[in-house]
Amino acid sequence: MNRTQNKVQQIPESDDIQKMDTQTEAFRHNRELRKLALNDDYLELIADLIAKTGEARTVDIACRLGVAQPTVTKVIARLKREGMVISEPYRAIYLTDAGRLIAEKAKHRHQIIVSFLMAMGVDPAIAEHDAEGIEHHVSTETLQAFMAFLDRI
Amino acid sequence: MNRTQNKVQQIPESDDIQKMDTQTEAFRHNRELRKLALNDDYLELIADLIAKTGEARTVDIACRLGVAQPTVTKVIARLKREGMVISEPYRAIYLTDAGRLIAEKAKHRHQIIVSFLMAMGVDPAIAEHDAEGIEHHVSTETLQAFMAFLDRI
DNA sequence: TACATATTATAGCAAGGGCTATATTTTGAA
DNA sequence: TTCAAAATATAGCCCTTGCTATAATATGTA
Repeated sequence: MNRTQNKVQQIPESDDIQKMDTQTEAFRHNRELRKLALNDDYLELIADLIAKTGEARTVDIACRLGVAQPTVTKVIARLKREGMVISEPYRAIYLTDAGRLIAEKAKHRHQIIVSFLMAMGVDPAIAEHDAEGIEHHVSTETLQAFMAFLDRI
Repeated sequence: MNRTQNKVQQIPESDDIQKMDTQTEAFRHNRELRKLALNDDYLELIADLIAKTGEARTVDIACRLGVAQPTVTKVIARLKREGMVISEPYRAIYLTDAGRLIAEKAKHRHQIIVSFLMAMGVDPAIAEHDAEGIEHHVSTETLQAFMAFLDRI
């Protein structure tokens, strides 16, 4: 808990202290978001597979994400521990309410960002690609600014 | 290398195949970007510290990133292996040309995104925060679209 | 110079995502 | 119904980012 390296060596301007702390918080928060990004990817994809085929199978998730099947099994086990997902051995995977909520929010953000990037003149394929990465790092405020822009045009 | 799970189970429409492959590529690429994001953070911060104080010390990096000092030491060791950074035991850290290039590109992207988000009406502090996450996931094309927008207004 | 303090390095742990190889179970077709 | 093929689970590995505790080195000041 104690962080000895928090001692300030060369005394910075008070503005710099403020900036440092917010930047540190941003780093912390973004490290957290990078973890959650993987959850979003899985849950969004599971929701998509269920919508299209009625269920989400390990093999299909692995294929779509471009990872090996045991990797999926392991991540799903974690998502299960975290209450995002339901699954019985050798059976398909389904979402809990919590998981579905996250998936829906992620899809919503995704769609807005794709639309926004396209409105900015970005090629649809690239917009789709970039949105996949950006969607996990956009705050509610920024998302609203994007939506407001889409409304204005 | 072989990926047995690539066999397609239910034959999809040809459009869906195309979409699946691009989406899979996007996932792969974005997983890669998530790794590189940490490099960007370190290199950008090291460049900043060098610019301000003439050197980048482990303790300062740890403080700014909000992680423990041994974590920094370990990541720096990797960046050194990868030719991004130079350092002697118990001495400060400096950038190689390769590292400096990445830092400069990252800073450039960062600044454009902050300006862009602010132009979209996002609060400066939030813009700064979001840019920290978004900057690692924006393609050249999207960045150019942002710059074009900034020129237009 | 000597020594306390600050800084860096190292050891060792946990957790997570990635992989291959292989065992187990389901499933579908003969 | 039986049995091969497909799908899932498991074991076991690597690498990375985190952490704490502690050892080793640098640094500045008395």
